[in-house]
Amino acid sequence: MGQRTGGAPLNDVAHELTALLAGAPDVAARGLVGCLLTDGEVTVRLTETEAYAGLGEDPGSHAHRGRTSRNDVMFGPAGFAYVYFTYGMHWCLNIVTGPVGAAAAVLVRAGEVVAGAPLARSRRTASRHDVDLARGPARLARALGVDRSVNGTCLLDGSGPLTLQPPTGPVDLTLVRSGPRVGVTGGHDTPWRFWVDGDRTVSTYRRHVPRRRGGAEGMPDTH
DNA sequence: GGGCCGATCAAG
DNA sequence: TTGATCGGCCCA
Repeated sequence: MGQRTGGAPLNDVAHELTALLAGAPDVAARGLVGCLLTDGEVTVRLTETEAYAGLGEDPGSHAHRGRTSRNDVMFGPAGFAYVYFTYGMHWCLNIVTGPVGAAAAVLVRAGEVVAGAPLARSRRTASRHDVDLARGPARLARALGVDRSVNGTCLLDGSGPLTLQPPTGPVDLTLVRSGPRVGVTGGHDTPWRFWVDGDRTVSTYRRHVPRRRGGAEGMPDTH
């Protein structure tokens, strides 16, 4: 990377979202940083993403154990929204990647609200600062009004409530860092989390806590 | 049918 | 650090 003469590396694949999403999930996740996601009124600039592979290869993936009614959308074509409910109260948004049947996806973890802040605030009354409006997967989903109804809708052709768009300007790839994923039990050594270095809207990284009986491990770890 | 756990968030 | 809160998935 970075083999480019004169100036910072630019994200030259961002203009082809379809091609980007058709590829490997980690490549897609990196390329999605800087992209825009809008529900028509609220627009979020993605600052943090996380890649998940499909069957077998990735213990952290919802599709790891095989196809179920919940993860069904993951097995479909790229560019569709896979929305899941977790912790009894939160919705999270994924973008399906790869060929049909691959069941790979990118979790959208955080972003900056760049338009429609008033509506985003009304959806996220708990956040005291605008920087927190979409700082975290569930917060971002909430800011965009994402719930179960968004699951299975297309993000590329305007047929659904959400639309994904390329970055408005060049993305400085030297600022896009990668590291271990959040809350994933297996394969945490895989650096499949991508974020904009120094961006205040990036969620704080927490090493996976093995649950109870933890002991020494499990100290929150800010990067 | 029962029980456990989670790709989280916000408050103490 | 912990409680909230419930659907999915495994096992019986």
